[in-house]
Amino acid sequence: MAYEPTEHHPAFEEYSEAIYELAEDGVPVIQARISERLEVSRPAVSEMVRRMEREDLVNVKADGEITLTTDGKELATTIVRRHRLAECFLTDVLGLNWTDAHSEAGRWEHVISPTVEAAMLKALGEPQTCPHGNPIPGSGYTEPEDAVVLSKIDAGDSFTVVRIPEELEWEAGQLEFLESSGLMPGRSGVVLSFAPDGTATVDVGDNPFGVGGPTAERIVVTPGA
Amino acid sequence: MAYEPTEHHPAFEEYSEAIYELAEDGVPVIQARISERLEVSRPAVSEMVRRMEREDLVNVKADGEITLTTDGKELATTIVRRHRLAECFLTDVLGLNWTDAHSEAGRWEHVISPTVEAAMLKALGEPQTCPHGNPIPGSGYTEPEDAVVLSKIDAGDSFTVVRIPEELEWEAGQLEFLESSGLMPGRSGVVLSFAPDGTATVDVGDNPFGVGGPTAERIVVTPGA
DNA sequence: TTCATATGTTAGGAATGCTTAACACTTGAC
DNA sequence: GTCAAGTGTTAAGCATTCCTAACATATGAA
Repeated sequence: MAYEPTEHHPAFEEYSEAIYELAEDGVPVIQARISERLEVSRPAVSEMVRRMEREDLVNVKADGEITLTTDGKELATTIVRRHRLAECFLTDVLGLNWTDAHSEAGRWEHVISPTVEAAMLKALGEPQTCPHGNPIPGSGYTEPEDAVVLSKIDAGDSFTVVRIPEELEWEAGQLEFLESSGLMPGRSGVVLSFAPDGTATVDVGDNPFGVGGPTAERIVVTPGA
Repeated sequence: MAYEPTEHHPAFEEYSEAIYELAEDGVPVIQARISERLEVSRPAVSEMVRRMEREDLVNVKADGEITLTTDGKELATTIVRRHRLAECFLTDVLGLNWTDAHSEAGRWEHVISPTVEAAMLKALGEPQTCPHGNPIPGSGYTEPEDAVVLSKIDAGDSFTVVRIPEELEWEAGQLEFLESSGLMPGRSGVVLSFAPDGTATVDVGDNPFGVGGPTAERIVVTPGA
């Protein structure tokens, strides 16, 4: 590996992770998207991408699309793996809620060593996804083949939550809302109706509640209970 | 608190911690000692001390002695507390050895939030010291009144290990040696002899082994088994 | 076609935290 | 008393990572 994480440029780690997750969420990986996800200025991203290209962590295509090199992918999966493992650990072992676990893991991902990673993996029984259902790289997890986004479920049909994509985790209040509503991986529910603007009304056991269109288009579910 | 750790200047945290631990170890707190402990140049310390003075984290006496202000002490105890709590957690819950736990905790101390701190404290049953016996600030721990350094025990007398000061934890190989030798808090042994250079030969159950003079002058024990 | 929006880059600047080189001061040993 | 060792400071510089202002270019809609 060309880039040694022991030198820990936290920025390289953060950018690699963002690129990995944008691709995972199906968002076109261009500088503007990274700028939004990381909440830094476009010039900052421009400079950083140039430096990461120089360090052979990313390649920039002619149309501006950014892809991770082998080294970049290794760095990204390491960070994402540690992030999601930390989320498992923080919720399962230390009892944190989703929101706290997510923001905490955003710092932990940069300080976890291979030794601790291995110890956590063992302590948790080798989980395959984070608490929000996103796959832990290297765990061998594969998403169910019939997975679709919530907005694709017909009104009246039931569904089972598969995962809350990383994209939604960054929206303020989103994780709190989803966790307190019970819209979490493994839980089943029914789509009661769709409003013209795409808002879905769902019932997962307690009181029915509305899920905004953009959110419903991102939450991944399988049809059926 | 004037200094908000959310702004996390890792350097302020690191320097405050070093100052706190130097004082704890009975080492005169001057720039040269900080420079050695943190392995940074003297000009770097000079500049940092000036900045910490400006931020009202430390005071510098006329003779050059550095003391923590109220804010500085609050920051330092927070970091030291998190460091030692993390060490407990890493050894007890994740099964790391002393050496790994110490270096890992050196990074964890900067990313642990109050929420996680509280959760760890609860999960561990409110420990009063770190695995090396150093007090966790705020735990209410008080060292036994008859505590002395190992070199003060007479040859032939028994002793019980109280703590391995932070100073020794930074010496390469020291923690590995002490842990594998069984010279750890709570363990009892006998001082077999002293060499003219101060080296102590001790027996804590397995094979007798020698402890260098400077080390024996720092390890804190109580007389008796 | 023209104009607004989106995207990326250049230029200049700032904060943080470190380095080496050089110098000044104190203090204890001889 | 002198000299070496220890201590602190100034000066200049560098890497990292961000910022704003300004500009260039593309692209889609009216």
